[in-house]
Amino acid sequence: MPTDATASTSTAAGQKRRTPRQVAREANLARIKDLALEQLATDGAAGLSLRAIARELNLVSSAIYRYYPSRDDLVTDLVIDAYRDLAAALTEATGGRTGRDAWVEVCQRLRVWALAEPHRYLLVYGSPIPGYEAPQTTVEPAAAVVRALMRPAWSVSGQDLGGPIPPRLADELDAVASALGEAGAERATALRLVGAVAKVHGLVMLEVNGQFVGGFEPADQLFRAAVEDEAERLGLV
Amino acid sequence: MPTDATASTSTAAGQKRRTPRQVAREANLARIKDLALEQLATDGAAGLSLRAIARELNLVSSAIYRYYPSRDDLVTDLVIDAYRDLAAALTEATGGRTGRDAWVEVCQRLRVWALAEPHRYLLVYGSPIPGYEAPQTTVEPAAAVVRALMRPAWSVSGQDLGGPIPPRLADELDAVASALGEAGAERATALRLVGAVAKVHGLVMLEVNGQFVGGFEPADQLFRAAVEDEAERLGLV
DNA sequence: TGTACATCAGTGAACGCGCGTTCACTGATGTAC
DNA sequence: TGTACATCAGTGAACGCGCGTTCACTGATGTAC
Repeated sequence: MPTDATASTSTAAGQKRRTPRQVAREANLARIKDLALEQLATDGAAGLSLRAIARELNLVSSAIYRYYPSRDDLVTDLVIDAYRDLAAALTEATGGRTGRDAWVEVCQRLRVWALAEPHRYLLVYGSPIPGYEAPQTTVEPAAAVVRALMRPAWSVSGQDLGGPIPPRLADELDAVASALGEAGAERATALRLVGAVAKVHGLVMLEVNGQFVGGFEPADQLFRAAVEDEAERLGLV
Repeated sequence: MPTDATASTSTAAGQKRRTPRQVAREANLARIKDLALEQLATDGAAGLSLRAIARELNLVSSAIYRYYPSRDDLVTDLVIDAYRDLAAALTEATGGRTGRDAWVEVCQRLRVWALAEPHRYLLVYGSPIPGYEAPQTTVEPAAAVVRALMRPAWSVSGQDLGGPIPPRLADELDAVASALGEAGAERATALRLVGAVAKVHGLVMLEVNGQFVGGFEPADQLFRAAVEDEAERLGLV
């Protein structure tokens, strides 16, 4: 896929001309993903069906295989998209700033994103999909989310988050611990930081699962209070 | 079902004699549930299949309908069992005690139960099962868990948790808030209490989903620290 | 610009599998007299 | 204790539905000369 999505307005923009076929292909890929997301919302990840997508596209069921070699590849695409979108939202929320305010804002952005796209949030952070094993390709996008969420609190210790970070908070814990160790911080600090992230995800998960909230105001208050609390514990200013 | 499960040793215990048929029926019900729990662990709630259970019992598929009128009824039974077992474990952990220590212990008991039975925990607190709507029968068992978890912190305000409580923490929040209001406490206290419960469930959920923990020690430390922290915030002694 | 060849999106049929649920039935177990 | 009747666990066939994936194919679109 050497083409990109730029230059849609200018008619003779460059030599990267997309043929009608390529345009149609990209449009169909997008439609497939859209329909897959709809199914995700309706029937959950386990109910995602290639045949149903084909049906809704007025395609014969086998035609989907021109776009995805298997169901799991579709799922992987959706997973990566979700991580990327979320990471982008979080990064945008802080604009690289650090400290207490940035921390509060990035947490709230996470909550807003999750409430707006509950099925996508659950796809990556909810109960695992029975037959599906996430491939290596999802590791870096997942890590990007962790990095974006931790950055405001992280650089307080004067250390920047660089390099690849494993997606699971467990591995993350080790990475955080050792990096903080190099920076002269204590293991307790690492624990606290990971604890803060865990708490944020935990609160959001409960809310998204509908286990938690009737009206929005109490959850709003609760979330904000919890996040500010963590800010204090982390010593953010 | 007017019989019970007592008096298995004494031969002529009472007039409540169970016929061989009843004994066989109860045994089969238990086996069905066991196999269902196995499936839950393997394929998740969405993959729970009556036919597969029948197959493993060397029964013809339709025979299952002598025990459960539909798949959803089986699920409901599993849900209620899970709530009951969890509530019993939590109640046993405190023995009715209140205060800081009881709070810490009941939280840790919750975590231990969830880690020991992740699929059952996820069945009731994880992502909702696509086609399934929990019936009214599950309300009270779910409430019992909330009650057991909150009790150590609750009675500090000198108020006992009585009467039926709705299972969702949202409704719970209202119930808690109004009850605390009657007891002269502030809404902020209610928020804090519900926040504490949310945090506990959140941490456990992340850990159960495997999003969180590699080795057990850091999670152990983290969980304990978080729970003790909440105890302080709640003013428990 | 025109022609020959290559690409590749979409077709249609099929394989082999799964599922929940209904229905008329058989035959062993349980119960009332 | 023995007999007649009622209960009900389990049978086997069927209905109607779903799924992922493979395969040889057609025919429009794209490319090289």
